Amino acid sequence: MATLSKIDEIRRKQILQAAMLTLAKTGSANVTMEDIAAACGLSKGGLAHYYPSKSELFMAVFVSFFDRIFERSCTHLNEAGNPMEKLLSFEWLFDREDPDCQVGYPLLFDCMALAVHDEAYRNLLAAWFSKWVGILQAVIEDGQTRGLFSGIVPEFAGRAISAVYQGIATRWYFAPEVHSTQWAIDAYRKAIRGIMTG
Amino acid sequence: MATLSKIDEIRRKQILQAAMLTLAKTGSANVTMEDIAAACGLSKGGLAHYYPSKSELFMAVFVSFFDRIFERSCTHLNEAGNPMEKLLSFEWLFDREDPDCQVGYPLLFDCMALAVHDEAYRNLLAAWFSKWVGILQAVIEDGQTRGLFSGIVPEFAGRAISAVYQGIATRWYFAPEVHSTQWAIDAYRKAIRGIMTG
Amino acid sequence: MATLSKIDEIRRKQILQAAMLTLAKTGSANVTMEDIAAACGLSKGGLAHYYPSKSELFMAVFVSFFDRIFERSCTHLNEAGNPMEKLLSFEWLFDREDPDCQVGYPLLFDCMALAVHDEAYRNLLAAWFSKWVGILQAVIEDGQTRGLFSGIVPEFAGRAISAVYQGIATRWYFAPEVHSTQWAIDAYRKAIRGIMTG
Amino acid sequence: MATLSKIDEIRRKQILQAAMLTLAKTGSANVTMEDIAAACGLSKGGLAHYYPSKSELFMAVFVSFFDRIFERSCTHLNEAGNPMEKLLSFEWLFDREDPDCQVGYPLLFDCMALAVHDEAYRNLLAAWFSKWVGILQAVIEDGQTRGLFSGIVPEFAGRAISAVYQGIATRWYFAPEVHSTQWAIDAYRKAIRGIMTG
DNA sequence: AATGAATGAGCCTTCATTCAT
DNA sequence: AATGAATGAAGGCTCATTCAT
Repeated sequence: MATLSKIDEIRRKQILQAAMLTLAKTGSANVTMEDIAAACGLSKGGLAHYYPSKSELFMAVFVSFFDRIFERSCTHLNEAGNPMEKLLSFEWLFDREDPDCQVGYPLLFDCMALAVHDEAYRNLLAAWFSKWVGILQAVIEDGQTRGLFSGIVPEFAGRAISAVYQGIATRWYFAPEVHSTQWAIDAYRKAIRGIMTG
Repeated sequence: MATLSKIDEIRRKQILQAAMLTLAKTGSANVTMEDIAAACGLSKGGLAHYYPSKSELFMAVFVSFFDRIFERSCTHLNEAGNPMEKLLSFEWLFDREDPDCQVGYPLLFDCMALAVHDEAYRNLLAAWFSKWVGILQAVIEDGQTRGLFSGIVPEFAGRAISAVYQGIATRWYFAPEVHSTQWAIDAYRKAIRGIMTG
Repeated sequence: MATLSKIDEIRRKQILQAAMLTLAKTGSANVTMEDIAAACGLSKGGLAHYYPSKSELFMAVFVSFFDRIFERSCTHLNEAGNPMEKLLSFEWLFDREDPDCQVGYPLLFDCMALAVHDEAYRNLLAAWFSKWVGILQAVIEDGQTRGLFSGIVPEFAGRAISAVYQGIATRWYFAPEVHSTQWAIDAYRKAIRGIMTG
Repeated sequence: MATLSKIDEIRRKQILQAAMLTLAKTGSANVTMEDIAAACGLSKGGLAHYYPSKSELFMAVFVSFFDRIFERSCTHLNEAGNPMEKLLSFEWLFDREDPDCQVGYPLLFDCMALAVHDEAYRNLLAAWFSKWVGILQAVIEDGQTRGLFSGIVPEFAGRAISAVYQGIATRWYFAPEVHSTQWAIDAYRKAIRGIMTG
């Protein structure tokens, strides 16, 4: 029973992974359970065995994907040296070749459109924003104990940085011909400078 | 004939207005032609008389709405006194009571989700971004002729300001409990300061 | 009033003519009242003024067309010299360039398909068949008064000739690459010879 | 898998059979997928599982029915003794009680009306005509090796016989009151005699 | 006489979900 | 655990017909 449960667990992760890619490729408005089942190498019924309802599966995909992105962001942040470098560590998300980025932006925009009309997604989004603000805030507070960022309100600034990153990333994602990665990085750094300067 | 054509024109505007509200309320993924027809006080067939296909109607709604927001932004900008005030004139969009704002954010997020998988929407979005960048750039260039914004590349900065506004607005919209309008304005101004300072 | 009625009459004939061509081109299963109205240079409502219902219009088209073909056949028959030549006068219908033929076969096959499930069309068809049999029978009887076609039952033979013509025409129409007009004429003549030989 | 596939095969045959009867009864212009589904004892969705589109189903019905008629004709032909009897073996089609005849004529006339405006049906019809001409031609050629049918061009005559049969059957089908089966058989034989006599 | 706006019924098709095997 | 047959609801679209002007 314990073993079966473990296999089940593994299977569900495999399904989430396949569903994630399919959802990113097709969009929640157009993807079908059969598309996802096919991507999993399963039949409709087989998929239903693990995720009986579409909305539950979608939610699980979004949750799981946001976790993944957040974890990778934490890793990047922890590897950065000083507080300002930590704030800039989010620039890893400006990478058009990174598979997670390729999947992540489609999922994020999909999730936001869902969030407009569905409270569960709105809560998911708000929680995710908060997590990011949390680590940013911690970095700022840590910096302040070292004499940096004087006059800055950590929560305010954390929210602002997170928001600014997303705004820049949106343009960089949707109109790549006129928003180079270099532009994104420059804009991000300048905006942060404005935010972090008393 | 000219009169009939005028009536037709008026009717189409009425339909677009009703469709806009309905689309904002329900979301493109779930709204039905019947919902929209009902909102127009028309039958399904009556709506089809003006907009035979769903996708055409949707596109017309998005185009028309983006035009409206842009026009209002231009008005606000023109009423502002000096260049910096013009850059700040976009703050009119941080108004939770404004009907256009209430409709606009849902439509924008809907449009972005569509744009991920549909080139027509991607182009619409890119064109709209460009229009905003255009007026921002013009303000900056105008400022530079007056000795302001020295060392700033207008296009770069225009894109950055527009992007930053959108990022902040996104948080302000989705998580209003923790992103006050005051926060949005402060964050916007600080980020702009960073961008506009050589 | 009498004048109006005359104009009305003319208008209805014009409509029938346009409807005939449209019906032949598109087929009764797919043609719309709007198609026909457009072909008449009328709006939907304008057409409805003369022919309020689709089925009535269709019936009128078929009736009118069958009359036309029958009249032309009579003309050809009357111009033929002796009885056997009269029997062969129907060969005018094997003409791929003749506009009435181009319209007639589509209408005929359409009418037959309708006749399978609609008694009115079945009656129309039966009446039309009878008219042809009638003139054929008359030719045969006339021949017999001149000592020709001895031992032949005029009605039997008239029906057979008419039927045979149609069978040959059907192949000639649907598979022109392998059923030349020469083939049609030869086959028709040989079959007739068999029928008209005691 | 092989078994499932077999079940699927059987189910599809059952569906084709039911669809055939329904199509013959109602006509392609008026029959609905729901009618057919009901005749199959299935829901709309259940039918769609096997035949996702109306046009595919229709084509499958016509193909399958034409095959059936052709096979039965071959059987009759093979059971006939000498070449002339083989040519007459097609008379089995003049049977108002035969279920295949009852279904076949409606389908044939339907198919012809479709063929006027749809190349796929035109091709189907042409291929079917060719098959019949093929077996007729073979009979004639066989007869000629036995000294019969001298001076006859087999292909020409095969096409003529097939055409003549169809013309006679059409009258026999649409106006039974005035075209008895006896008439049909007599007319067919006389026409053939004309065609097969040098 | 003519227009074309409007209706509303109807049809094909899609698809999440259920269930027997 | 997995399949895929089957359901049934729902949506987009078409179109004959009606009617106010």
